[in-house]
Amino acid sequence: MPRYTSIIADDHAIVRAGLRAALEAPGMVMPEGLEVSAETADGAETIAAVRSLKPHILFLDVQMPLAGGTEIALETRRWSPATRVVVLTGISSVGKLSELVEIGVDGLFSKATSNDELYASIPKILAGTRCVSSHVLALLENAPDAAALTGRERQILNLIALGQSNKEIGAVLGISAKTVDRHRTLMMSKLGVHSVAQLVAHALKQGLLDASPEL
Amino acid sequence: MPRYTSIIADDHAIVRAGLRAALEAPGMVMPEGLEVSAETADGAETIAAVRSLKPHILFLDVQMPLAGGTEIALETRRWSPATRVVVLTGISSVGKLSELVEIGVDGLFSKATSNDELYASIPKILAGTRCVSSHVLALLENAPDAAALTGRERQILNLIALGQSNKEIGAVLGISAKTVDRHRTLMMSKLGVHSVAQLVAHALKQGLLDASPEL
DNA sequence: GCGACGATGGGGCGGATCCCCCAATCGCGG
DNA sequence: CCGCGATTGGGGGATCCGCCCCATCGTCGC
Repeated sequence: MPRYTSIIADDHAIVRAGLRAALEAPGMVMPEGLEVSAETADGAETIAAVRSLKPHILFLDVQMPLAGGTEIALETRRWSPATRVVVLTGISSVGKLSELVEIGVDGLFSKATSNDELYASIPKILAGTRCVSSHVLALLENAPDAAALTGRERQILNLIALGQSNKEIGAVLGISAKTVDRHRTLMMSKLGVHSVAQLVAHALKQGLLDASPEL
Repeated sequence: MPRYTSIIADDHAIVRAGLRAALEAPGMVMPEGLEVSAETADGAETIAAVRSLKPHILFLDVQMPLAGGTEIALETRRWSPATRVVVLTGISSVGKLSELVEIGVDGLFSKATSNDELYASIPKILAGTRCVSSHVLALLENAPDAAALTGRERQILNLIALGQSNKEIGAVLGISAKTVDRHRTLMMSKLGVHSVAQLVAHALKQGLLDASPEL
């Protein structure tokens, strides 16, 4: 009967300690016990640890320096396909969350979820069932607008958030300023906003941008 | 020899567990031991607990539902002046951090700070010395522009980020749209940006806004 | 094939922005 | 007392935004 192995990846030492304390409580998670094989604090470190240890579970924070949660999840899929990826998040970024769901992470929990909910879910995840905390689920359902943006629109939204004008964006993308304006108008209509200010605020709060404000 | 008492206030269960595990390690923090008298998960709960328990230390997260970290710190000062307020933050919001420093919290740490640094600092804080983690200190020094905004400018910045036009803001504040425009121009010059989009992006990233994007 | 939709453009119009000029009042510190 | 900055307000002009109209291409799916 092999003990289950895991890696805890989070840039916050306190969070790592809390998760470790919850997981190592004997008998609480798995009868055989769940061993924390490593703790990592950034993206590169995490990917390296996953490649060498190939744990049963990777507990992963979305906001990590050096590599984002999305990238780590994809790398894990590549180098250790059997590893269950469980994402713990403290953010409300609908964009990133739905992105993670699309990638197909095995678990998605808010850091506010109780230990009981974790205890109940981990055995299911190890067995192959995908679990999403009710907390996160409610968030995803209350904002279906994020996925409504097309690729081009998202691209333009990033440039708008940088403060570029229609003309500048057109120059960068090699299209006319008028087309940029057209995309912008459609986007605002989709998102239900009526000005660039609202658009940028909405984009940043919902996490629709690629540029993650790291640290 | 009285045991020291404390309250842990954080909306994330995992963080509470991690901090509790670190604090209750016997002999690590204070020779007499540090008791965690209560855990609270929102602002109102925290203020109530502080008023009734009057602990030696309050460990406080900045981002809390129902009441912000700033408000809780002020209420604690009012109802239990002897309580040392130690703020743990995962954010880079220069605005809120400098606000907390002005209020005069007794400790200010990033959630990424090691347990060792905490262990070393807590006795000092109980003795009355203010401690700020090197992490946070570096952040405050690298962005002096936040404090450059006046009260009125900050107020207007909030409304701009909501997507209000100059005219609407003027109506809300009871001043002319032209004055709003003047403040906006000065602000943009101070922050080194050249459009509302950049202004909103900068404000949100630097955490200059009152409206905290809760959960 | 044929419609649906994304992406690409154009014309035009009202309003808002961005930035320059100007001035007045008030409070605070040297 | 006098300057300095915060706050208030106005005029004007170049530019850009916000939103209508219109059109042409592809690329999907049915």
